[in-house]
Amino acid sequence: MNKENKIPQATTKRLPLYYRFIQNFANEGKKRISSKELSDAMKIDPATIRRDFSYFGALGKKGYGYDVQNLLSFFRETLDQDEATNVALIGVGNLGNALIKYNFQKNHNTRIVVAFDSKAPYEGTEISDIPIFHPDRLEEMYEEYGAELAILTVSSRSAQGMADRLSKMNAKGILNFTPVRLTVPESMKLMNIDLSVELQALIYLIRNSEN
Amino acid sequence: MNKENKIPQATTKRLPLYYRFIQNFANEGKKRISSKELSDAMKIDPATIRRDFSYFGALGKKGYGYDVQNLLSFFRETLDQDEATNVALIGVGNLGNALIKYNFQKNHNTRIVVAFDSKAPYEGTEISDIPIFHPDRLEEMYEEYGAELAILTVSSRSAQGMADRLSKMNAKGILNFTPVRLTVPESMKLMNIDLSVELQALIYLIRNSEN
DNA sequence: AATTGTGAAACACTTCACAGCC
DNA sequence: GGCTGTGAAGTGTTTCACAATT
Repeated sequence: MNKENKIPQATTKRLPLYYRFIQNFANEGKKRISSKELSDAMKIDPATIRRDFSYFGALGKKGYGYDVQNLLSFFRETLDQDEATNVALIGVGNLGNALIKYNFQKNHNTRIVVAFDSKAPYEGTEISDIPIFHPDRLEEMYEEYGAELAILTVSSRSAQGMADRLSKMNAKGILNFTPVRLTVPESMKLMNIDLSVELQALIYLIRNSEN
Repeated sequence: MNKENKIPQATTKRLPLYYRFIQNFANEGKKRISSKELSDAMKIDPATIRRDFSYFGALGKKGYGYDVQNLLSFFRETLDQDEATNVALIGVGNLGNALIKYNFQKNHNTRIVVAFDSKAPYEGTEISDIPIFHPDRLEEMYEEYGAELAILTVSSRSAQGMADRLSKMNAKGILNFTPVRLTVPESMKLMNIDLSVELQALIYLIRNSEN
């Protein structure tokens, strides 16, 4: 019903997950699906699923459920699965290397197209077919390869400096793997993944539960 | 004031971050710090910081702020930074490899002590001084190396099976990097990091913001 | 004078429960 | 009869605003 209402952050984070599970059901040849069935598979409360879907209008039919193909094409469109997104990777250390090799193969709509590392020669080199340039050429090559957003896997020292350069270039977003709390302009989207924080929080939970 | 009250999940996730920033201030030789100063550095509302700290009792002094050394030792104790935590890594593909090499160096209290991979020989091999065994020896070696929790970086196919074995062994927690939504017993703590989901959500935000 | 610790308000998110439609 | 879509209630989290304290 509300096409232009604000989608809650929590819902946004679940969208890719919905898409993945709907794909699975489609692959199994399922025609229709209820919020209860999705709930069992995803372990998300069925009311939450219905609420999430309802932000995008009436996707289902009362007394029936959801048409799998409908959902699939709706989410594909919504998550822009048709149009590939080009990603730049900044910092090819251990983690950066792993991400290049992983290269989000499962998602054919996102690709790391270019990488930067201070140890790379100016004229460039390659890992797994991905060109790697010296960071001096960031502005030039980011543009040239048509990157829309950057994955930041540099050292803490370089993180804010790189973020500043990215924001000057009007990069649209950063997926930040460094532990630094970056300052970026409003217009730039930022998502943080802090591996140590997650591990520490898990350890805290383990140590402070009764059992 | 409340020592045995329940700490909110949201607060728990911020604890490791607090510890890191307090360490920084201590290293700079700072003696006292206010919630406002921490707020500026961490970009967390000062009231949130005071509320978080208050769950652990009165750590500060009105009109003064917090004593840096006090905070530091309090958080070190609370996050068990004195006692090292031994971690097992299951699945040494691209990501697992990166995590072994990274090995959370910054946090000298957590160490990957043993790893498992189906391509490793039964008698074991090594990467960066970390022993790697065939998964057939998971139960045996998990125990032998005194692991308390596991990082799961296996394929989606193997994920739930490994989680089941870990739960049978009474592993205390799993840091799950696979996209699978694992089913584990109540007693086991689970933390999910799904790289594709984060990237997809970021792209969704970029594509659906007005600018 | 400065800054905490915390009731209370505000906001965000989840879940209940059921009217309405297929 | 089954299942959605959603008001309303419930739960969790953040922020305001200020009395209490050093």
